[in-house]
Amino acid sequence: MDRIDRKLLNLMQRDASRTNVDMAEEVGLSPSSCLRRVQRLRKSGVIDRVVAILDPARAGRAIKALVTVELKLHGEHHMRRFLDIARTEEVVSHAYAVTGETDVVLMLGLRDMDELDALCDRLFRDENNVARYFTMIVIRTAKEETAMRL
Amino acid sequence: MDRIDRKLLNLMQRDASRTNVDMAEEVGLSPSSCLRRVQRLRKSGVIDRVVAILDPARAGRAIKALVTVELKLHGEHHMRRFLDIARTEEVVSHAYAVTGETDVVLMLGLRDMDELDALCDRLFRDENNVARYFTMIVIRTAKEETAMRL
DNA sequence: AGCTTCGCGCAATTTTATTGCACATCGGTC
DNA sequence: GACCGATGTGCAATAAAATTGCGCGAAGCT
Repeated sequence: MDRIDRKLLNLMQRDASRTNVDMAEEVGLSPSSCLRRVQRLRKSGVIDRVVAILDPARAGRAIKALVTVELKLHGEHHMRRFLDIARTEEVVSHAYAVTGETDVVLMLGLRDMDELDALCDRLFRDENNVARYFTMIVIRTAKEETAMRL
Repeated sequence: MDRIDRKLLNLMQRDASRTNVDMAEEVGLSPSSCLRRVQRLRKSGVIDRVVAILDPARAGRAIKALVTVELKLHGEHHMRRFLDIARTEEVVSHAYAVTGETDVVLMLGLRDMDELDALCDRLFRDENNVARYFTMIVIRTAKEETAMRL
């Protein structure tokens, strides 16, 4: 993991659709050497996957919401059970168990408010061990970054 | 945007490193037709970008944290100012203005706790209009999905 | 120095992407 | 019902990229 590897990772985190030839030139390597590095970064697991990011608005998931959830029972077993239920929900994009005043934080990608309503009905009920929850609708997205600088 | 387009988007949201030939076969089109569809989806903006997702642990950003921030002054101008400051921070991966008991939610990707400490020093101070903030360290990531089903 | 390992570039080969083209389908029009 | 334009498709040719074998040189070790 030297300077060139980091350079490659930074490039690919921004735009992984560029050709290997193109990136090779940018980092100052021959295409074959560059390719072997990228393959190595893949196999090593540093590059987890390469994906297309859609525009939420154009893909019909215009509304984002964050929800903090407090559970009634806090044992590891109860936590896992709730997370397992939450993760299966299609509209739940992120689900975290966290420290602090709350137990779980979810991020949602929603088509409309009815979807939010329906989700709350399914997810935030007594049988699911939910004491209470706070919903925060995203008004503005100031930053949303999958990349991390290396 | 027909059934085949949706199929392609679903494929590419999972794995955008597959060859066009490969995907063409899966959706039942010739490579040329398939390619033209993908190009169209790109130009239309439905596909915003194609990126490499790194493994946070292997890339040295093992710690995630969520922070809710309450501002002192709530005008649009003040909100924008804080978000502009927050978004420039390298460790801030997501920054949202939200409704609810709090004004802003940030997601952080951190190397260690010192980075968190340093960020708090820079960001959550009186000059930046911050009344108070609550930090939630992510204990477990149950789900983290860039894809949305179509 | 001798040896091993590793990453590099070159060049040949295979695979893919890209483009021009003719054809089929669909809707709307006259 | 014939006509026409717009759209999407497959095929085939071409250009470009990915992939692989190979020999070389630098770095580390004995």
